[in-house]
Amino acid sequence: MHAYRSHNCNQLNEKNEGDKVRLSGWVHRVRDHGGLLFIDLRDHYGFTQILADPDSKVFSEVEKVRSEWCIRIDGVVKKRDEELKNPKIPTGGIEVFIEDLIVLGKSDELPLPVFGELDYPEETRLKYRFLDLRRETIHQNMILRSNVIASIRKRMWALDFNEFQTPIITSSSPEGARDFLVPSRLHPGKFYALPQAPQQFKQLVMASGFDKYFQIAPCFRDEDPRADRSPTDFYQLDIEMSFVEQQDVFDIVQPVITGVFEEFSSDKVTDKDWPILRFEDALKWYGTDKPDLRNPLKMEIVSEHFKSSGFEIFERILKTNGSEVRAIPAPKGGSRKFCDRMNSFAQKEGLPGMGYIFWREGDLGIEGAGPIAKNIGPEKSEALRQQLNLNVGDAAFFLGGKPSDFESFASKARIQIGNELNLIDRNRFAFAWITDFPMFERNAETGNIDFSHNPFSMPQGGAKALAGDPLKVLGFQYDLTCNGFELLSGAIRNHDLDLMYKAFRIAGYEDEEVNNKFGGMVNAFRYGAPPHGGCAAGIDRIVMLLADEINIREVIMFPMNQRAEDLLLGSPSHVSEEQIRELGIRRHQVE
RNA sequence: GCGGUUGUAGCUCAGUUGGUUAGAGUGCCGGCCUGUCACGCCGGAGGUCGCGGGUUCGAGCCCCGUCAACCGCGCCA
Repeated sequence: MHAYRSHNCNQLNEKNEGDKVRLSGWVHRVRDHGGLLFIDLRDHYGFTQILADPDSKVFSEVEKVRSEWCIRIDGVVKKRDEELKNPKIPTGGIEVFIEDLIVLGKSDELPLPVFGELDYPEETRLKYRFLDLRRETIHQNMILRSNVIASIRKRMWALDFNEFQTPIITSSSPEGARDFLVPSRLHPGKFYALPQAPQQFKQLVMASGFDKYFQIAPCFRDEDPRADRSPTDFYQLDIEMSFVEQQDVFDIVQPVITGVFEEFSSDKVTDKDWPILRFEDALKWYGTDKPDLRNPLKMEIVSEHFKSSGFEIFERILKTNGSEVRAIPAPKGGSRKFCDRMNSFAQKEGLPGMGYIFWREGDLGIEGAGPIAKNIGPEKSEALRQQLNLNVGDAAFFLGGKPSDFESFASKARIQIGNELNLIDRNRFAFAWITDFPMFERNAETGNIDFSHNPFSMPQGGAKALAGDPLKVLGFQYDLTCNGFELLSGAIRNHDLDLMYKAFRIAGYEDEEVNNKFGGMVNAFRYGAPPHGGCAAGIDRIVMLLADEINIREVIMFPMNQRAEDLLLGSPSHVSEEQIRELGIRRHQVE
C-alpha cells in the first residue's frame, strides 16, 4: 500500500464498502462522544468521516488528536445507515472505521481557525497564510485562479498566439509608475529594474517578425495599494499582434474574455454585447472612464434650463467659461426622504450639497417639488422632466461647475443612487470598450503638457493632428471596463519613428532623450517596423470578478499587506553589510 | 504624505452616563457521554483593555500624543 494514501478524502462511496483504505489529511473537526468519536478528515479534495470506538486498538491515541493535526489513518469503509448519511458531502454515504493512526504533524493552538468561514483580521490571515489558505473559500479561489489561467492559455494557443517569456531583470523606464530597482553587482552604481509591464519587449517581439504574442506576465510597480490593486506585483495577460487595427484587437480579445467568464461563472450572465464608448462620452454620461454599466443611470447636460432660471447658484456658475449643469436621473427616487439622504451623502463627500427635484401628482397634474423646483418655477421643472424622461415618483439630482471638478463625485453619486434604488443587476457581467483617450494632458502643477496615458500609442490623425492643439489629439488607445473595474488596457502602437519623436517633443522630450531612454525600441523601429498593437488584461481582477470578491488579496496566494510587507517571510528585510558592499551601494542611515 | 474606521482573552466580539473583582461565544486543559456531522452537559486556566501621558476620588470609556491594521485620497504612462 502507498505510504500515505490509497484514496483521497473525496473519493470513497458505498461501492467501497468493506475496503481496507489508507487516508491522509488534516483533522477538520473532532466530535468526541466518549465511547464514540468522529473525525472529519480533510484534504485538498474533500472530507471523509472517520469513526472510532473502544474496539479500535488506537482509540486512546485518536482521543488525543486535535484540529489541524496532519494524520494518516488506516481503516475499513463502512456503509452508513440511511438516517446517518450526510447529504452535504460526496462521501456522506460512508465512514471509515479507524484501525491505525500515525500523526504526521501536530499543531499548536491555532491563531486562526480553519473550520468555519468567519472573517478574520487580514494581519492574522497574512501572517498565517498557510492556515488561511486551508479554508474553503480562499482555497477554491486559488483553484479557480489556476483554472482561469489554464483556460486563457488554451484559448490563446488555439488562436495561434505564441507564448514567450521576457526578462524580469530589465531596465528602468522613465515614464509611468515608480520602478523597483535592482542594484547591479557587476556594474557598481548602475541599476536594473523589474518591469512595470513587458511593454517594450513585446513591441520588440513584433519588430522581430513574430505575429501574435501573449504572456501571463508578472508586472512590478512600487506604488501604494488599493483594495482592487495589488502592491508590488500582479499578473497580466499581455497580448501583442502585428498588422492590426483597433477593431482587430477587439475581435480577438472579446471571445477570449467572454469565453473565460462564461466558463467560470455559473450563476451570472456574461454580456455578449460590448458597447464602444468614447472616453469623452463616458465622462459625460457616467463621470468616469470605468463605468459600471449594470447601473442604467446616465447623466445628461441640462445647462440650458438653468440659464436665467431664477436659481442663482447655477446661474452664477454657468457664467464661468467651461461650466455646465448636469442631471443624474433617479427613477423611483421621488421622495423627500431619499433626496435628503442623497443630499447628506454629497455633504459627507465634501460638497456643499446636491440639489434635486422630485416629481409628484399635484392639483394641476405633475409638479416638481423641492427647493430647486421652487426657484426655477413649474415650466422649467417640467422641461427638465421631459428631457430626462422622468415621471411621477421619480427624481433628478443636479451638479454644477467645471465637469472635471464634479465628475468624480458624480460617478460616486451615480453608484450610490443605483445601489439605494436597487437598480443594479448583480447577476451580470457588463462590459464596455472605452476608446479615444486623449494623448496629452496639462499637468495641473507644472502647467506642462504630459502624456496622459501610454506614450507609445498611435496618435489619431498622425503628423497633421500633432501639429495642432495637443490637448485635442486622441490616441488609438482603449480600456475594457467590467462592472466598474478596469479589466484591460491597450493601444495601437506608434511604429512610425518620426511621429514618435514628434509626440515626445510635445511632451517635452528631446529626440536624444528618447534615443537614450527607449534606445532598444527606437533602434528596432529603424529597420522596417510593422504596424502593431495589443493590450494587457489584469489576471487578478478577472479572477476577482469571477470569484465575486471585492478585495484583490482574496485571489492572490501570498499578497503583501497595505504597507507592501510580506508578513509570512518578513520582507522587506535588512541585508548584511557584505551584500551591500558587494553591490557597490551604501546603507541609508536611519536616525 | 493626507483623511476615515478599527485596536479588549489564542481567535471573533460585547462592555450602558466615568463607579465594586472587565464579560460572552469559540479554542485550550480536565471530567461525563455509543450516532455525531457547528454534537451535548459540567468544571478550570487564560487579560499590559495597542502604547505613553493627562483630567478625575475613580478611566476599557473623557482629553492629548503615538504605534499598528484596513478603507479611501494623492500615486498608479
